[in-house]
Amino acid sequence: MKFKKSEKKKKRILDAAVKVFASKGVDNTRISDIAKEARVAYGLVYHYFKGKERILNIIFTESWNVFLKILEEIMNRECSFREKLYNIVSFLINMYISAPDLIKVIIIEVIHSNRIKSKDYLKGFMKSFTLFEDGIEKHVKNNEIRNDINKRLMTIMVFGALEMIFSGFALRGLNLNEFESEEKLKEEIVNLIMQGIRSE
Amino acid sequence: MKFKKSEKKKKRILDAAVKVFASKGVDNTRISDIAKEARVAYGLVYHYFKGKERILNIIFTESWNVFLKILEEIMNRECSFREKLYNIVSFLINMYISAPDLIKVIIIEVIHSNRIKSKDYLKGFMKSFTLFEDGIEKHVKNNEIRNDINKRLMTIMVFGALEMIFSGFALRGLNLNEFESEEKLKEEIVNLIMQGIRSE
Amino acid sequence: MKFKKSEKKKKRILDAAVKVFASKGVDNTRISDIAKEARVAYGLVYHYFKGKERILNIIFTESWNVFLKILEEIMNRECSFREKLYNIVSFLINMYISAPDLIKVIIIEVIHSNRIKSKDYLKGFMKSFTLFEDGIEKHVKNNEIRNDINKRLMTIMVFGALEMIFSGFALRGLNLNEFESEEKLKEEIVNLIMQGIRSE
Amino acid sequence: MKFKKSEKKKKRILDAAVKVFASKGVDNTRISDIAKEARVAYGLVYHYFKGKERILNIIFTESWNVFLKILEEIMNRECSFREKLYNIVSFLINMYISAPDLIKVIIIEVIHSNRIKSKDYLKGFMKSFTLFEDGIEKHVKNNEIRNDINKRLMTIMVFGALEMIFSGFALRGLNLNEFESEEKLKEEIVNLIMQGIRSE
DNA sequence: GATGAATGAGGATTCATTCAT
DNA sequence: CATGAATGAATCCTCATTCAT
Repeated sequence: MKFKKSEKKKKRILDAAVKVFASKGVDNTRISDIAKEARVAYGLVYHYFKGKERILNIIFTESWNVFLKILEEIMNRECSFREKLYNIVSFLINMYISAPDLIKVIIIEVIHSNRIKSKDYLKGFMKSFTLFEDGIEKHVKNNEIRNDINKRLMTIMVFGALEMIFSGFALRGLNLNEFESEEKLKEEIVNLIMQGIRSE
Repeated sequence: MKFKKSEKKKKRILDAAVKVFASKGVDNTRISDIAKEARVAYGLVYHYFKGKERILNIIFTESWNVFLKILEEIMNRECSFREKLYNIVSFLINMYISAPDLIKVIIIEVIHSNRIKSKDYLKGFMKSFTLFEDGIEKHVKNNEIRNDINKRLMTIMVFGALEMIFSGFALRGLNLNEFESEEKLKEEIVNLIMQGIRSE
Repeated sequence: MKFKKSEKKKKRILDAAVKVFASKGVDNTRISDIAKEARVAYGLVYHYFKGKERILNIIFTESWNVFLKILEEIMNRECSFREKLYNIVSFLINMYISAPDLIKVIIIEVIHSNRIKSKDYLKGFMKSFTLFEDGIEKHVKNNEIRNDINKRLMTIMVFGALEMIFSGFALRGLNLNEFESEEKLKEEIVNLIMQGIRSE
Repeated sequence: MKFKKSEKKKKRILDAAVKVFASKGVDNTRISDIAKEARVAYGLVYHYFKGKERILNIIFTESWNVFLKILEEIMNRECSFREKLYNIVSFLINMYISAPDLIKVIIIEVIHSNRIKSKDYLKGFMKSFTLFEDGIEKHVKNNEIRNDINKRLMTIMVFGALEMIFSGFALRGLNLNEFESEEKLKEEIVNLIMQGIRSE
């Protein structure tokens, strides 16, 4: 057995939390909602976790660390920036497809909530900005990216654009089917970021 | 007297709500927090409004309707798309400078919360997407904007980019001073949207 | 003018109170409900009355005193007991037809509520029992009524029977139309009380 | 152990509710009054029941269903109507003697309050009318009961007479000691219903 | 007299958290 | 480990009552 039975229940609680957090928001989630979803007694939630916020923290941190690792790895590859961008976009969209609730919790309940102000979250989040921002430099040098660009601003806008796409999926009924294909969507996103909207 | 005394207090409660909502989030705001901030008895809040959510609704709707009106007016002007974009960006940044708490409440507590799912909010929000999206068409026709663009996606990304800038200000300590000047910031935003990041 | 303008408003408030008390019960009636029904400011209710309970008290006492006077007068007539009974029943049914809400308030909110325990109400109510009870005596003497009867019990049962009829109208959808005619109804009530149900 | 400990506490809360409801009325009972009477934390009341009204509903329904069962059983016996009536009266009076608070709550807080309008209660209550009414038929046929009787009216009056007796006990200081004996009381009630008050 | 803005006590209700079993 | 009964702090919300206009 890969996990002890107890570890399995712990996992079940975390998964339940993601699901419930995504559907009603952390602030409107009661511990008992999580317990019910996980089919355990609510006392057990306290066995494993200190409380709601601690659960959220674990959910975010574990996932975000994975993302940071991937992001770092991508940025260190030897390839064009366009390719890197494509890979990042691709990773995120695939991620969303396989775990939409998780993405939603991360975006809505952490990144776009007051919680992001807390050191716990802010540091990790800003790390992604920095990784992206720093990775731009060499592509400016080799002339793939404009040299008059404000890297910070550009990073913010890219992340914002991506985030509005995901929150569109999660909150506003935006649907993958509206696009020709996943591939097409990924390409278009990359194009818009690389080339902007103007006709040349 | 411009307003009746009672109207003034109503206004004071709304203003207080914006301030408190911005600083601790709607879900963590007690009616008594609003009342304290407005220096009225909490009973008075109920005298004028049904409750917290109703207050939020009024705050959002009133402001958003102003934005929609401006947006529509801008999109109908006879000028280049770049100019329109500049005007929108400019309006929003000026708005943020003069009323950062209001913008924060609108973005964090409505647009990026589960509340946006409710008909009350979603309709108004999507209206802005539609106005922007529809305004693109003629600029595609006159060749200012690429004709292979996915207008919906582009709209989402533009709004997302802008929104991440504002939430950066509001939540993550991003500061206007990081940029040379407001004007410069506005120009760079427009440039990034129009031209993208690649070197030409 | 029979009433001063102010007296008229006072009356309007009382009438409104009867209506609202009847429809939602005294305990669930807010002063503002009465004021709204009377189309006056709720502050005015306090001008004229101390509060809800005082209003109820006035409503009950005024009407009940009328009933007591009639009852006394009827019991003092020189006629058969059957005739007296008929007149009482007739008076009450006519009363109900012309002012159902008033009857309902008196029965439900006073006679059949804990309020009847209070001296304010109990004395007046018991007076009617006594009047009826005392009036029986001479009819026992002249052999119209059984002499082995428990007058107190009989009084209770008669009033109870009548009261269940009225509460049937008021609460349980009993309808005058279920009976051939008002006259027939009155006759049947009197018959049941006089002769009981058995076949002779 | 006959009941689990938790079941015992649930029962204790219900019993406490009956007591408090009887003494101050449902509308003037605070949840905390019930909790105090039951010697539990008020939170526990919510653990088991949704609120005051739900408790009342359970109290009424459970008791009333017992009454309905008994009533049905009595009406189906092979005996005279007088005997049936005696058994019903007897059951109710015994019930009142052993659980006066319960009877009071049922009569005052349900049957004679606006609550009886709600489907929840009305259906059960009317069932008793129907059972009684329907049971009359065969006794009319075998000539024990007058055939010119309005069965509905007669049922209403009988229940009303009984109910005024119980509310007399509960609210107006009527006392069993006023009557020679319980047996005598039961007999007199039956007599009054069967024969009426007139001398023959 | 008449109004309704303003207040805050009172009580309902929720739910995180503890703890005995 | 696991359960869910039990607690009560925290907060919501209502509405009687006062009072300035």
